[in-house]
Amino acid sequence: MASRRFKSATQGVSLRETLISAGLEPYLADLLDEMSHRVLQVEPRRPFREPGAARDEVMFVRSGILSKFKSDSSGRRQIVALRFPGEGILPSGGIAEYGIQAIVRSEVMVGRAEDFDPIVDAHPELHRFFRRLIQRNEAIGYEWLVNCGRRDSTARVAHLLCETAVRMHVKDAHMLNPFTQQQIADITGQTSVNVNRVLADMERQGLIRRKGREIEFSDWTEIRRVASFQPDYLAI
Amino acid sequence: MASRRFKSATQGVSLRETLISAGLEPYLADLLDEMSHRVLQVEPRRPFREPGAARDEVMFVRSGILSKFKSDSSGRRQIVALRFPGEGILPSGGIAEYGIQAIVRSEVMVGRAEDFDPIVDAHPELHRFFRRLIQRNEAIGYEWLVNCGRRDSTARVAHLLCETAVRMHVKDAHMLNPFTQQQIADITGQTSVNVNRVLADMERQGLIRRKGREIEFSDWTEIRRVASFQPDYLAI
DNA sequence: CGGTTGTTTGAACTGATTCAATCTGTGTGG
DNA sequence: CCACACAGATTGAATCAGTTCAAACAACCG
Repeated sequence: MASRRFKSATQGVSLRETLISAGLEPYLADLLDEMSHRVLQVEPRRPFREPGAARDEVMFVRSGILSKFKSDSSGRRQIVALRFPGEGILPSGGIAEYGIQAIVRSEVMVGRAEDFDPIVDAHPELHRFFRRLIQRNEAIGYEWLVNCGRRDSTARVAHLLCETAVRMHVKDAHMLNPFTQQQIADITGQTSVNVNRVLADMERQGLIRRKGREIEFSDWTEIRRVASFQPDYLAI
Repeated sequence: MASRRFKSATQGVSLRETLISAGLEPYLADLLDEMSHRVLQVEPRRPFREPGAARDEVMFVRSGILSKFKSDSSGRRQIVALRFPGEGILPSGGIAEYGIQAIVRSEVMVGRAEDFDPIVDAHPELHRFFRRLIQRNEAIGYEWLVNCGRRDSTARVAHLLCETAVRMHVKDAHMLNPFTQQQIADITGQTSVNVNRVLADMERQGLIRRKGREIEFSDWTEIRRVASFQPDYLAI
C-alpha cells in the first residue's frame, strides 16, 4: 500500500531504524541516534532553508520527501535532488548554494554539524557509509542530467515516475504520486503545462492510469522502455 | 597563459603536488603519493573505461581533462562530469554506470581501491578531504542540472565556458578552449549544429573572440551575466 | 595526396513554451 | 450547508528555440 508511506503521522519511525534500513550497522546507527537533535514538521512548498544559508546541519528524512532546489537568474526553479525517508543531507561547510523545501509534509530530524562530525570521524565505517550514500546521490544526479539533457519530455516524466516508484519501494504498481505537476516540471526542466500534456498522453497510450494523485503503472515493462529506465544506478 | 595547461608532456607534476594544490596537507599527500600506482596517457575521444566496467580504481588527473559520460537508450551521449588536473575519480564499489573518456590528451594516475581505501580509513582527515571534494562535485552537478533544465542554449554554452575558465585557473581572459563543439553539445544537452550557431552568435554579440580553439572573453562581466554564472559553487 | 575529424551554413520541421482562459477539488468561515 | 477563496489541473492557439538532414568547407596528419 503506497498510502502507508504518507502517514507522516507515523511518529514511531526512529532515526536508528531509518539508518539501519539504509544499510547501516545497528551499533553505528545507535551512535547517531543518540546524537542530540530535534524533529521538525516541514510543510510542503513553503520556505524551509533558503539558498545561501549556512549549511551546518545534518538532516535525515523520517517521512515525506525533501527537495534541494536552485533557481536561475530569471527565477525559474530547478529541483536538483530529492531525499526520501532514510536519506539525508550532510553538512557541507560554509554556505549551501541550494535551498531546501519539502515536496509533501515531512518529518525531518535535524542535528548540528559540530555534534555529527566528531562521531563520524571516530568511526571509519561511518565515513565509508556516508561516502557510499553520497556516491549513490551522485549516480542519481548523473541520471538526472541524462534525463534533462538527452531525453524527450515523455521519457523524462516517465523516468521520474519510475525512479520515484523504486525509491518509495512501491510493490504493487500502485503509487500515490507525491508530486504536483509543477514539481514534476521543476525536476524535469519543463513547464507544468507540458507535463500535464505528457501525463495525459501517457494515460492515452496505456502506460499509466490516473485517479487524482493515484497513479497505476498499467504496463511497467513498457514504461521502463519508454523512460529507458535502468534501475541499477539506485542499487549502489 | 592557458596553453601551459595543455603541455601534457609536463611529466614533472606529481600526484603529491596536485593534491596539495587541491588543498590537502603535505604529509597526507605524501601518503597517497607513495601508494602504488601507474601513470597512463589517455587519448581523447577513444574508449578508456566503458560504462558497466568494475570501478575498483582511484584516478587522479595530472594533466588534461577527463569526462564521465552516460548514453540514453538511443545512444545519444551526455557528459555528466569533468575532472581537471588535481581532481580525481574515487572507487565506488561494484560497477560504474558511467564511462570515462578524455576530453584532451591526458595523464592519469591510476591506483587500486584495495590500496587506497586502507590509507584513507586510517586518516579521518583524508576522509574529510575527499568528502569535501565529492561535495564540490555534487555542487557542480547541481549547477549543470540548472544549466540543462532551465537555461537557454546560449546561457548553457556561456556557463560552461565560464566554469571551465575558472576550473582551469585562467587569469587573463584568454583560454585555449579544450572542447570540440560536439563535446560542448554533449555537456550542455544540445546538438553540435546548435552549439556552432550559439558560438557564432556570442562572437557577433561581442561576448567572445575566437581564433581557432583560442577563446578570448571580450566582456567577462557581460558573459557572466548572460550565463548567470555565480562561481561560488566552485569555491567549496 | 587522401583520409579523418571538426566546423560552418541552409532549409524544413517539430517539440515545447507562452499566455490566457477555464475547470475541478478542497478547505474555510459565515 | 452554502458561498467563497485558492491551489492545482486542463485546454487552445500562436510562437519560437532547437533539431534534423544534408552538404560544403577547413585543418591536420601520416
